This record gives sequence, C-alpha cells and structure tokens, in this order.
Amino acid sequence: MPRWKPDAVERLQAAALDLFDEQGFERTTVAEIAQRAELTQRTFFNHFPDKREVLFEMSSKLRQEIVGEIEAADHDLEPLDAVMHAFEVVADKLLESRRAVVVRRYAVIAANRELQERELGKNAVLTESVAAALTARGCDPATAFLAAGAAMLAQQAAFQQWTRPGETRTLRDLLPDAVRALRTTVGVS
Amino acid sequence: MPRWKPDAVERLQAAALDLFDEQGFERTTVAEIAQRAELTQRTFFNHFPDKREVLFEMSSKLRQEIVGEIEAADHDLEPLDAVMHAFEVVADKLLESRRAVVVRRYAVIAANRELQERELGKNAVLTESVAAALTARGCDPATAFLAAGAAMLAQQAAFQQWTRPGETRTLRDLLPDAVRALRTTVGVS
DNA sequence: AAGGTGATTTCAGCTTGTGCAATCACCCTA
DNA sequence: TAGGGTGATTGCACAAGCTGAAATCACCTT
Repeated sequence: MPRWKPDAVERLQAAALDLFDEQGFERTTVAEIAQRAELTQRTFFNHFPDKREVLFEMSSKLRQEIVGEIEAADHDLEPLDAVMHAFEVVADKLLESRRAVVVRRYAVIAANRELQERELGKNAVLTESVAAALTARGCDPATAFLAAGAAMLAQQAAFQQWTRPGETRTLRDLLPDAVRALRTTVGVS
Repeated sequence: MPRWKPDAVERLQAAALDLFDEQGFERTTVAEIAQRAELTQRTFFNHFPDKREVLFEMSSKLRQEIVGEIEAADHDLEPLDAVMHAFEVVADKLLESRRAVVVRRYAVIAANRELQERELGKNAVLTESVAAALTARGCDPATAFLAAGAAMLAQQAAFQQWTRPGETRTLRDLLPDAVRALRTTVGVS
C-alpha cells in the first residue's frame, strides 16, 4: 500500500474544475479544493504557485508543441502561414479529441475576471514564443510580432466559433476561414 | 483649514507609482502607499478595488474617448481605418503631452506579471468596446472583432516604438506605419 | 539493517481585501 | 446662530491567499 494516493496534481485539477464549475471561482477556497482531493491547502501551493494556475497546466505543453511545429515548418512559408499551419497541427493533435473538457474549462474562465486575465497572460507568453520562433527563422522582430499577433487573432476567432454550441466543424477546418476573414478585414491597400 | 488634505486619489496614485518604481510592485504594501500619501490602508481600498487598479485610472477615460471618436468618424471609412483614425486623434489629445509619465508607468507595468495581466485585461475590454462601436456602425460582429483586434495589434506595435528611448516621432505619426507593416505581414496569399 | 529521499503535513505569520460602525469638519437650512 | 445631514476618512475584526521552516514517514538505495 503506497504512502499516498497517486496523481495528486490530477486530483487537484479535477477537484478545482468541478468546484469552479459548480459554485464559481471566487466562492471556492483553496482549502476546499484540497479537501475534495484529500490533500491539504499547503500541498496545493506546493504544486501550483497560485489558485488560478491550477487551470493552466496545459498551456505550457501547447506552447511547446506550437513552437516545435513552427521550427519544423517548411522554410519557404510566409511567417503567418507557418504559424497557422502550426496551429492547425496542434489543434488536431491536442485539442480536437478533448473538445468537451476544453469547452468546460473555457466556460469557467469566461465567468471570472481573474481567470480571464491569467488566460490573456498565457496568450501573451504564447505570442512572444511564436514571435521568437519566427525570428529564429529569419523574420525581423517587428514583422514576427505582427505575424504572431495576427495569427493569435485568427486563432481566437476560430476558437470562439469552435466552442459555439451546435458547431460541427473541426478547429483545424475553422482556422483557414478565420485567416481569410482577417485578410479581408485588414484589406489590401 | 480643511478637515483633510485635498486630492486623496491623486496622492495615492503618485505615491504608488513612486514606490512601485523605487522598490517594485511586490515589495510595496498597500499600507506603505497609504502612509506615504498620509492616509490609511482602509482609505486606499475605499478609492481602488485592489492594489493593481491604482495604476489604471486613465484607461477608462481613454476607452470612452476612443469609442466616441469611432462613433463620430466618417461613416464611409472601412472599419480598420475608422479605429486607427480614432487612435490617432486620442494619441494626440491625451498621450503625446504626457509621454514621460506614460513611459514611466509602462516600465513599472512591464516589470511585474500581475500588472501585465491587468493591462491585458484592460486592453481586452477596450477591444470589446471598439468592436461594439464598429458593430453599431453596421459592421457584422465577426468582422468587428477582427478589425478591433487588428487595430489593437497595430496600436501596440506603434506604442512599443514610441516608448523606445531615442524615438522622436509622435505616436500619431507612428500609427500609419504600423498599419502598413501589418497589411504587408498579413499580406495577400 | 541503516540511512537518505521526497511528497506531504503542521504551524506561524504576512498581505490583500471587505463589512460595519464611528468620527467630525463642512454645508445647508431654519 | 443653532441644529441636523453629508460624506470622506478611520479603526477593528476577520476571511482568504500565499510563504518559510521544520517535522513526518513510507519507500528506495546500498
């Protein structure tokens, strides 16, 4: 018999998502999350630097995958196309199969300002990483920043559509449409 | 002799900016800010809902001005051009004359994650407001979201350039260049 | 069998943020 | 000029987030 039940981190994440979903982020205390996971508050803070971070473990893995795909992308692609291709691959590999959980998590985040701000922070870090990956391909930094930001914008548009109830298309399929819409909106001068 | 020294809010803002600048956001307590402003911690929280918000009073006024300019803009302008024009007007009216303070405040924000997240949250609210103003002009919501996001992206690029030491151009003059660069980067495929 | 490892726990303490009641100079009105 | 209302400020008590230090103890190595 092991000294401790296994998978403490996963238990904390599951307990937190459930509780945030049931009663909201603010009305849930860390002690409560820990109790449901059969752990203590101190153990929660051993695994997560703050109460919000328990919902964001995936974002780091996502970022690494995306950066890897950009580095591996055909070197002839325009910056924006390279990033969008990376988003498409990662959408297929990591997001499509977990649609239900992703949508639930997104609803929890959308319901609370602190969590929205943390999400925006994660997106900003991702944008920086994407820009850095583009710079490593030979892009100048200013262009890399704009391409990364534009790609994030298209990604967000596609993601919002993907999480709409009744939407049947895959995220991968929605991304090219979003880029087309962005190109039309920004226009050619 | 008045019962209290006047301008409590301004004194708190000045004390906070100074202390954050001197010793960092995290190592500054609210009690310390209040003390320097010759007030109490409780009074600080009467004026600001949390410690971060003391740096963000301007963002609400900025947002109102921008939305107003979009509503007043020539109805024939493309969505992106309408937003960029609003940014140019507001840059002249509210930002250019306060360059020194704006740059100092930006440096403080850039040095702390919590403040960056709050700033991103304010930007997101601004983006929503801009999109709403465009929708009110007859834009469909999806296009409004993309135009607002693209304008914010160009604005950020111009702003970053504007805050660089040695930069002599005005923010208003930098904005059109940023839009041109964005158009080139998003490109025609 | 002895000793080190490392996840977990306990505890004490600081900081943020809030509700509530009290203060008291200023202003308005009678 | 007296009296009462206003409203910015304050003190107090307390919940909740978060941290450093030290203790525990099943498991693993040797």
